[in-house]
Amino acid sequence: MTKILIVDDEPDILEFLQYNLEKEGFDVQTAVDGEEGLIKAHSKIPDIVVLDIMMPRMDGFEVCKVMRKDPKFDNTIITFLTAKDEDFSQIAALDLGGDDFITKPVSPRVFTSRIKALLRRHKSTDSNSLDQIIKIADLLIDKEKVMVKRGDKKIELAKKEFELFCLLVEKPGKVYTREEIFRKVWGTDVIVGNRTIDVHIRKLREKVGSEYIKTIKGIGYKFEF
Amino acid sequence: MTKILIVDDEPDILEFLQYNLEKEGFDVQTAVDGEEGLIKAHSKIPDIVVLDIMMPRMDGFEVCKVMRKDPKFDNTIITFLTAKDEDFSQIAALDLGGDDFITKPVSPRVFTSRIKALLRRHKSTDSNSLDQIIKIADLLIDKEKVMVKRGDKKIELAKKEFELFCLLVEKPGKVYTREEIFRKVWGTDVIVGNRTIDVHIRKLREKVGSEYIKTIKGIGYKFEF
DNA sequence: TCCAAGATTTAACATTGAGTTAATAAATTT
DNA sequence: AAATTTATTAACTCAATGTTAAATCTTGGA
Repeated sequence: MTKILIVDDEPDILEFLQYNLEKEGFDVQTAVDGEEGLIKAHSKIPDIVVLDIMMPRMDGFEVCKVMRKDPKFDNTIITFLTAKDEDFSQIAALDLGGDDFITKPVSPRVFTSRIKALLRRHKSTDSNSLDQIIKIADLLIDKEKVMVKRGDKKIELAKKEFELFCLLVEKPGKVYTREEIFRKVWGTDVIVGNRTIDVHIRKLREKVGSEYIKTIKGIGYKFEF
Repeated sequence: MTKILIVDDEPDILEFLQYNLEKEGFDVQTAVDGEEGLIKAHSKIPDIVVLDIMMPRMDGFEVCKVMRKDPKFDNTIITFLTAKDEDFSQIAALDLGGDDFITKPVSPRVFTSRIKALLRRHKSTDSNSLDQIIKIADLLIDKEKVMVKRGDKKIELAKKEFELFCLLVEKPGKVYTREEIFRKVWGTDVIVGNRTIDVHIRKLREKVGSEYIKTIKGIGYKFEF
């Protein structure tokens, strides 16, 4: 589910936006100032942050600046909220690494469609850079060709196998819990029995090599070489 | 060095984009209207032109039209800049020979990555499409004559079949999703039933040889030899 | 304009294999 | 050793794809 963090010091606005976004199926967090916003952003990395500019303690620009320095938020979209008559230079805001600008007051329809447009755009520019080839150990993973090679030998993986393998390979050493794997490979709206992952892991080990995929009992799986 | 020409009537935007692109190592020229843009384009042939659509004297569409008639700019990428709420049809712009569309406001991150993506894409298709004759395995594809030969035997392909075959052949190994195939062969504004691709694939296999076109179930098709 | 031939799409039905489940065995923890 | 978690195997299911033929759309010529 898409996670959104809204940071604004006016409780009315917060409630209003939260209500409308949740109605659209987003996972919404809120914060009333910049510092709280940063803390919440760290605890649950949001896909989009909506930042009011004028806030007590730490303003939106500051929050943006801090977040843009942290690689954790490389894939997080930052958008600013500002009153129409505030004469902040949009350029200054975008220069700080912001992705968009929304002026208050804003209707729920416009706001959510704006958010959705940002997600679409982000996804499409993202997928342009997807054409990467991962080389690790004696493996080569080509996402465009949906192909894995070990040494010179081509390995044919089915869709789910490939997705699962990519997930593990992209962060070697990271232990993925079963829940995490379900969320990222199967998605939140599909429910499958809990032996499904084991079977897929088994096939991967069979095809790719069992030495690469390690079980952490009671927790999950990881790719290691 | 990659040469970029930005044409926009708002000095703020010009400065903003110029600053960010130069920071990334591009050679940036600017112009404040279409006529000036054309003059500058002629004096130093740019690799990419970024055209605002709404401009005094000569709008972006006009500039694009003129440039696309001039073989000097055959290798120049043209991309349009437009405010989000301007309701210009993207399709109309791309019809004129534009290569992409960027909506304002845009963050520096998104903008430069977009430009880089365009350069990547252009470079990769360039080398492939330069010679209209593709030879691969025992196949010969002549785009100009719309003809395919296998060994010495001519193979007659209908238009759609040929387009589909070219798409797959131009990137051997790449898996094209059904959506991708629809977009690139049928276009975004045509809606056809979902068995249409299968039927075309079937005919291609029948005519060209089923060993070349492989199904990746749940994903799409690829050419392989 | 009409017609005919070919190209393209639709529709109906067949086939397949990826993904899932279920049952049982093995490993690990308590 | 009982309980819990994971591995293995094989069978099953259904959505995705293959196939075929008929319907519809295009095109070019008379």
